[in-house]
Amino acid sequence: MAIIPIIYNNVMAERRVRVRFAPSPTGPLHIGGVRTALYNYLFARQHGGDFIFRIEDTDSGRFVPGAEEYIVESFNWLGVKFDEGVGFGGNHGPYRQSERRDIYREYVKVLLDAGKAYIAFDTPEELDAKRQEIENFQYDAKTRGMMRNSLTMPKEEVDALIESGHPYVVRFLIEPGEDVHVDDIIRGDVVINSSILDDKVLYKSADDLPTYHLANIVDDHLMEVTHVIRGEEWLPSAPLHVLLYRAFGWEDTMPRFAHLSLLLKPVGNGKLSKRDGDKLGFPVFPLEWHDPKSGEVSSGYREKGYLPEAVLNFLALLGWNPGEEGSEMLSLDEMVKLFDLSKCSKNGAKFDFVKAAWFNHQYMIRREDCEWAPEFGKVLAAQGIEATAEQMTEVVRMMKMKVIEYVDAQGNKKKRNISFVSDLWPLTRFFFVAPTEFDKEDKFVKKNWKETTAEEMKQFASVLETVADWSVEGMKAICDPWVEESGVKPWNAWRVCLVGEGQGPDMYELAAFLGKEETLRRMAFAVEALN
RNA sequence: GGCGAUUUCGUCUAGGGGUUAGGACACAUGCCUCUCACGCAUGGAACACGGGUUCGAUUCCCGUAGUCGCUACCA
Repeated sequence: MAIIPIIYNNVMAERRVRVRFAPSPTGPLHIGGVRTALYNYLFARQHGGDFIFRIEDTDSGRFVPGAEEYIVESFNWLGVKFDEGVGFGGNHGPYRQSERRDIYREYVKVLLDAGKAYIAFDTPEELDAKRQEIENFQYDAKTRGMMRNSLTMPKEEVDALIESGHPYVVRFLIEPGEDVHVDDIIRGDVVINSSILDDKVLYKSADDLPTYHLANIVDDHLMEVTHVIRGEEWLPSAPLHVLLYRAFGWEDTMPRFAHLSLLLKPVGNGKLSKRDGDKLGFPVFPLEWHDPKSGEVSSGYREKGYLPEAVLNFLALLGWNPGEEGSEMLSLDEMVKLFDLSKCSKNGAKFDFVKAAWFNHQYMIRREDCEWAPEFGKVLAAQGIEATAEQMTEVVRMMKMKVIEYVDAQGNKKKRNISFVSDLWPLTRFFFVAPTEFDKEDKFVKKNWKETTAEEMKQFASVLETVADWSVEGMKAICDPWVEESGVKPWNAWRVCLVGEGQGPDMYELAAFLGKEETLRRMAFAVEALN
């Protein structure tokens, strides 16, 4: 276990590195969230620290059933492991915020007793009315005096209201006119004046739950979190968090902050959204998600045929770069070694799904052939085909780096590398199913099937008939001399016979896989069909 | 509107007061080859704009513009 020194306000303190990923279970995990979690994970591993999984379910109104399970399954698939938290144990629990009400109540009281927070009775409707009435209304030092709260009302009335169960909120009392500094690992010193901050709601009596801000600070403190690595959307409220640490007297152990830039949509402007994925045909979620309310299905990386290590590699490099030239192929272990928060880019990164496909392709062709059986087996099974592990290994060996034709968003026919597990079927179909028809207009067929070809194929077939040892070597021994002698180059036409189009592996290898009988049968059929 | 962040090839980025501004993806061409790919080689392609500071600025400072985020009893 490594312990690195951490500097807090110029005081050196030795603390074990502890970071957390704390999603809210309000839907499927966004791919940007996956990246945030990954960076936390890399940082924790690099420093031999702990990676905590916390559920921030303080908004009872937005809870979505199944979301928490979805998040856990996503990280399972990706191979990102937590050390403690919901479902992982640990002695800083409970890790689900809805189970920590007693704790938050206690700390709300601390702030109230210290006069650093106050009780407010203004209803959402009243607040809306104020916003209508006053331009740029903000609940702060300038306006709190005209609102219904414990600062403006007599104590007896406040107590009576609370006693009667009247709903209220607790607001943080912000002293105006102070420059609050946030020391950010990525962005340096960020200064915001406290006057522009509003008296944030910390706690709602209606559901007896804190808001994000309070729960976050209390939990991070109690769970001894040393570094808060989160999205840039939190930067504007970071000064509020600093002020909260100060109000509690926890400044000396306040975590260091690192605010990550956001993931942007691939084309045009704006943040990456679910709609972009639908429109451009790439997933924005790790796993397929079935919305329990609308029944809507959103595609996932796993179901699209991505490999988890490719998703991780691609995501890691969106906003971080080790700065070395050469290969960008990085294993999780290598990323752990090289990762550096201070080298994370400050500007948002457009999501480039073409490069994501490239990464996947690279991981596809680097995988050991024999490791494909589980995924490939599923693809084949979906087509009603059974194959042995040996057959699948053999097919993958021959095919895994081939191309596939596809139609892009503009309707253009294009070719691309085999990039996804789901590409395996269209590319390997002919291994298992013989061509039943031929497209005579196909460029490859047209070019390689001439007047004399049928006759040549018949001759070639009769040569193949004589092959006793039906292996690549056995065929070569008989056929190569014949090719030399006759001057006939049979390969492309032979490919038409066995595959039906201009793709596939080495012809001898394919023939060896199909067997003598099937090879000759396909040749006879093609000669018949193409005449 | 206010506040904050940000701006290097089409995209992800490296770099940094004097560089032929580097790499990866994508694109194009060539080589290899029984197809397609893989691989290899080559090529086109960028410092948002305007002022300073300086012998010299893409790099430092100040503006402007664009972009992103926040501005809830959401996280």
